[in-house]
Amino acid sequence: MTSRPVSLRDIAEKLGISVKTVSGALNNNSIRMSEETRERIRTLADEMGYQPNEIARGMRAGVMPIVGLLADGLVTQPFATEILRQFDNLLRSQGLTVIVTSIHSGEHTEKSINELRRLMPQQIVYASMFHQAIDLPEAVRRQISLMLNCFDIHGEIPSLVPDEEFAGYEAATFLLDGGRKRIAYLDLPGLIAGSLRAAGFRRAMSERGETVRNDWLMPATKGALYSDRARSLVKATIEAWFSASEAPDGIICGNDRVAMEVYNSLRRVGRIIPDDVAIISFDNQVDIARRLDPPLTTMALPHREIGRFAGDIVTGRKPIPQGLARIPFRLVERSST
Amino acid sequence: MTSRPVSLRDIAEKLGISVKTVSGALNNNSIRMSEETRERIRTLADEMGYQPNEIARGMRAGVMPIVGLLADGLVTQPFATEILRQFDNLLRSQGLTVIVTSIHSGEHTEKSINELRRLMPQQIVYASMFHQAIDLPEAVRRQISLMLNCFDIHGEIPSLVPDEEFAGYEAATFLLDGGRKRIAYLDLPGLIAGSLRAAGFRRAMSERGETVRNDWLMPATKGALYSDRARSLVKATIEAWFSASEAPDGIICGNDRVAMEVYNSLRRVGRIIPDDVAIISFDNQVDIARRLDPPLTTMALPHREIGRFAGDIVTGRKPIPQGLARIPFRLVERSST
DNA sequence: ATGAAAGCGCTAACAT
DNA sequence: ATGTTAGCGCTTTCAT
Repeated sequence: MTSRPVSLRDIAEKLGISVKTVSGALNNNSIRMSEETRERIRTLADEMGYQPNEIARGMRAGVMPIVGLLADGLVTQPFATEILRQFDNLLRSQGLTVIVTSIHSGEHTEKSINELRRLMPQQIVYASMFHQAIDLPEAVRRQISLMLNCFDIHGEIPSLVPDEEFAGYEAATFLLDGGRKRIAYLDLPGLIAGSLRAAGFRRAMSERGETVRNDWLMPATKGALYSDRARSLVKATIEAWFSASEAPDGIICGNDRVAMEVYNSLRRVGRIIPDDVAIISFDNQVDIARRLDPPLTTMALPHREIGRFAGDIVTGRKPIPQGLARIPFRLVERSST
Repeated sequence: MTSRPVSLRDIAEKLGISVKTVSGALNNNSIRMSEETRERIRTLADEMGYQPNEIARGMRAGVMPIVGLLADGLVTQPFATEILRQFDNLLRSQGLTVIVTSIHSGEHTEKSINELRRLMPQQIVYASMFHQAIDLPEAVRRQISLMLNCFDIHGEIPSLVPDEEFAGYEAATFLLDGGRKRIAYLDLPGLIAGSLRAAGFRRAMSERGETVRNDWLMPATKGALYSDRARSLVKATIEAWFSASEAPDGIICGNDRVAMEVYNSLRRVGRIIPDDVAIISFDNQVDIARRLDPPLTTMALPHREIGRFAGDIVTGRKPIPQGLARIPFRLVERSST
C-alpha cells in the first residue's frame, strides 16, 4: 500500500509555482532566484520526502548514474573481488551504481558491452581476475575507459596493474636481507605475473652479486598455470632440490597456492619452515596464507589499491593515468621467513 | 563519432507510418495488423539496428529490467559467489540485469534498499554469504521477495537454504558406511550451519546405534567461529584425542578451513589420513579442499543450485516456495576417506 | 526572478 | 488495420 512517490509537480502544485522553479531550486541552476525561495522549496521537498526519479533524469540526459564493469573472470574466480569491492564502495558514495557483467577473456565482449549499454552507463571499465594482456577489437576499445588488473595490448586504454617486477625484486631482497643466499624460485609458466616476478627476482640477485642457478628456477607446473591440463611439478622439484648435495635455504613461490604445495612437499622431505628453508610468496590469498603452518609471508597483491585508485579516477578525483600505472605490492610478514 | 541510436520514430518516418504502429509491430501487441506489415517493420528495424531504449521504456512502465540483490557479505567474503554467478547468468539470459549492493548483516539495509530503488528494480532479493537468520524491520521485509542462503526469522519471506542437517547426517553415514565407528566431530560454534550439521551427525549415529561421546563433539574455536576473537582449539583438541587410549578413526570437520587445521594437527601427532583417521568436512571450498594432501572429501554447499533455483523463481519458471526450501548438499569424494 | 512549453523515447487509450 | 493524442518526470530553451 505504498503511495506514488512525490514528483517535482507535487511540490510545485503545493507551492503554487512552476515545476521548473522547483527543479532549478533543487539543482542549483537557474542562477537567479532568491535564496529564500530556494530554501523554502528545499525544505518542502525534504518534508515530502522527494527523491528525484533517476529514470526520468536519465532519459533526459541520455545517461544514467551507472558505471559498467566488464569483469573478466572476476566473479567466477573469487579472489580478486577486492578490486570490485573498493571500486563499488567509492562509486556508491558518489551516487553511482556499478553494474557488473562477467565475461571470459575477451569472449562475447562486444555482446556484453551492448547489453550494458542498454542501461546507458556513463562509462565502461574492464577488470580482469588476473594480470593479463587483453586484445580487444577496435570498436570495443573505443568504449572502454579504463582497464584494471590487465592492460590493452594496443596501449590505447589507461591501465592499472600490479607492479609484478618490483614485487619479485622485493621478495628476493627480503630473503637476501634475512641472510638467505641459496634462493630458488618456482615460476608460474604462461603468466605475465610469473615472468615479471621472475625478472624482478633476477634483478635483485644480480644487484647483490648472487648467482641464479638454472636448476633453481623451475616452473611450478607443466603447461600454463591455470590451464586445465597443468600438472604440478612442485613435489618432484622439491624432492630433487633437497636430495642434492646443496639445497636452497630460501624459496620464492610463484603464488600462495604454489606455496601451499611447497609446504606439503617440504614436510615429505622432512624440512622445517623457516629453520631449514624460508618461504616467501605472492598474492596474499588470506584463506591460504594465514592458515598455513607456519603462516606464510607473502607479497600482497594491491587489489584494494587498484580498486580505490580506479574509483578515484572514475569519479574525477584523480587524473586519468597515461598508459600503464604500476601499483606496488605490500609485504605481509608472517612466520615462514 | 557514433551517431544517435535509431528510435522508433526513425523507423516510422522511413516507412511513412506512425510511431505507434512500429511499436506495436515490434512488441506483438496491437492485435490487428497484417502479418506482412509486421514483418516489413521488423525487417527494417533489424536493418537499421534498432535497439529499444530501456530508459524510456522504464520510465513508461515505472519499472526497469533490473533485479536488485542485497548481498550480505557476499562480495566481501568471496566464497559464496557461486550463488551470485548462477543467479546472474539466468537473469541475464532473460534480459534482466542484476544490481548487487553489499551490506553487512542487516546494517544500513533500508538505506541500501532505497539506493537500489532509485533505479526501479522489478524486485529485490537478499542473499547472505553464510547461512544465517536475518531479522529485518517490517518496512524492509515487505520489499524483499526472496532470501538466499539465509532466512527471515519472521517466516514471511520465501527462503532458499542449504540442508545442513541432512548434510551432517550424510557425512556421518558416509563414514559409518566406510567402516569407521569411532567418529568425532569438530563443531562450528555460533553458526546455524554448525548446530544443524551436528544435529544430523547425532541422528545418523543414533540410527546406527553408535554412541556420541561428549568429549568427541568439541567446538573448533573458542568463541563464535567468524568473530574476530575466535581462537582455534583444533590443535589442542586433536592432541588430546590422540594421546588418549582410544582415539577417533573418523573426524567430521565443521568446514574445510577447520579441516585444514586438522590436517596440520594430525601431522604433528603423526597420524596418517585416511589410514589412521578418515576426514570428511563441509563446504567444498575448492582452493582448499582440492589442494590439501590428501585431497579432502567434503559435502559441497549447494550454492550453485541455490543460485539457479533463485533465478528460475525470479524469472517465473519455478513457483515461489512456501517458507523455507532446503537444498541438499552434494558429496564430493576425494582421498581423505 | 519566475513561468510556459517543448521534448527525451516509449506505450496505452482512444479515435478513425 | 492504422493513426492521433497524451503523458511518464525531468530539464532546457524561450518568453515574460
